[in-house]
Amino acid sequence: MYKKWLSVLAACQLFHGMEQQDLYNMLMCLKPKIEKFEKNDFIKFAGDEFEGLGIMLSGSAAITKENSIGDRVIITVVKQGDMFGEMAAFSGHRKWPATVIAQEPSYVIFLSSEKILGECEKLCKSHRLLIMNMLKVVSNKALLLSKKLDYLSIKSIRGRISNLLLDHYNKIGTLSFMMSLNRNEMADYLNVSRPALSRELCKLRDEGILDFYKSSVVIKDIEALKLMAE
Amino acid sequence: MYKKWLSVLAACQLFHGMEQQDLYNMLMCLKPKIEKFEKNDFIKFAGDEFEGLGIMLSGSAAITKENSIGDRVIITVVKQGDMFGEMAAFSGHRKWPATVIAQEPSYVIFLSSEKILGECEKLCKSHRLLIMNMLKVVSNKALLLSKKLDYLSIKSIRGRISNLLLDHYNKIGTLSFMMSLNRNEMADYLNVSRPALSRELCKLRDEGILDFYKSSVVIKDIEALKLMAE
DNA sequence: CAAAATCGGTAACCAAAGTTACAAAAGTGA
DNA sequence: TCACTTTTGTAACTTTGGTTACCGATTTTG
Repeated sequence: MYKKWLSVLAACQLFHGMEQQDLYNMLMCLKPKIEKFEKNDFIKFAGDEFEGLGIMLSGSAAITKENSIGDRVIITVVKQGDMFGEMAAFSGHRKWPATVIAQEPSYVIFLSSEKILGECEKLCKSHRLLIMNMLKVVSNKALLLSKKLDYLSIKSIRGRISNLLLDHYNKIGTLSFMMSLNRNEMADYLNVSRPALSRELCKLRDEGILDFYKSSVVIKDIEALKLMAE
Repeated sequence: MYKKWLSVLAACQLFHGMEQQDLYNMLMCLKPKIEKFEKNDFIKFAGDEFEGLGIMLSGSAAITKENSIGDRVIITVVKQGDMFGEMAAFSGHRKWPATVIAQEPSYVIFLSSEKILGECEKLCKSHRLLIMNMLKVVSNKALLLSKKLDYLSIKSIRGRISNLLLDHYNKIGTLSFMMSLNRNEMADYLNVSRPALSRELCKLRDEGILDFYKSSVVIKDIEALKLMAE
């Protein structure tokens, strides 16, 4: 039953560093349940009792929230190997904070929070690794959110762009690099409108601070860019 | 050595649910080191090797970051019983992401990440609780950031206010309540300027949607408020 | 109790950025 | 190669919200 999905699970951050055999043994110990969903099925409904986090074995699903006027908004889409509910799993809240809807026929595996922490008698070394990975996943999620919050706390588009580019530069180390985002995605990430982003990028280019073509960027005056970054 | 601080630590989220005796035994097993700092001492410097998270035993410290032009900005202040570095602890990054500066004479205790997860032979039941608490702390941190991100993703002040108030209403259940924030703090949290917040609040009042006096708020037209919330 | 500090509301002004609409360029596919 | 789609830049116009400055009310403190 689990054999079929071993390779998908092995690629999941949560099981990073485990041998497939150890992973299999652990699954036999955790006994997570696997469920199948059809397109548009509600995998979880906001407010449902939370028993454990989910991992997409196949297919894809939309994590959605209802805003105050009742429209359903897609927050993100999870695909094969992606996890959902990992923040709620250990937060002490016992309810699903969002609604998850299958976008196509999908298989999902659910790991109970209790069992992840649980009193596995054998306390297999994989189990310890599982908990470490879990902590790592949640910590990285928090860092990611914190990073995004940094950007959104800056009020000017110029400041957001500068910080984004400088962060990239610091990560990559070269003044010339490719962004993995196109204009629309970048505007979305920085939470600004696409034309406004475009306008500002061109201003930076006209001032001789940047050069760019599509997704490739060259920082021409890094000191000036640092000044722009708030 | 640890005895003196047991009551402070017992009140810390990380040790929630532990008897002082168990806590003491665990400390003897974890052997965290306690350090003293004077006012303006650098407790940790961004980039320093990360060995473990810190808990303020006494005094207070500023978590600061340097922005691109080199100004040091206070992100938050930690006081007795507060933790810092909890996100970095298990993220896989081995460096301090921020600089921590003592604001007054302070004692700090450092718990090594490895030892928290470590192979405590006895695997005291408190140790398991410690890991659970750790997961809970980090998860809640992530949820908190996620919530704040929700607010900052809304572009209009009006939308941010409406969401904030509706969230409060949903939590409390009555249309009339006190906010724990004053205008300055609320403006800060919503990342808008204080006069602009004031202006918008008054507009909402003039339109008959709200009423307020200082920190107390009455929602007079909840349907209209929901409409405002984006 | 009086001076000083803090807090919140208000208004005028202005810069930043959203909106809309369109054009140009690049990529795609039959 | 030519139509079609997607991506990106641009411009005009409008709205939002930041800035600054000031005032009155309340609270704190010497």
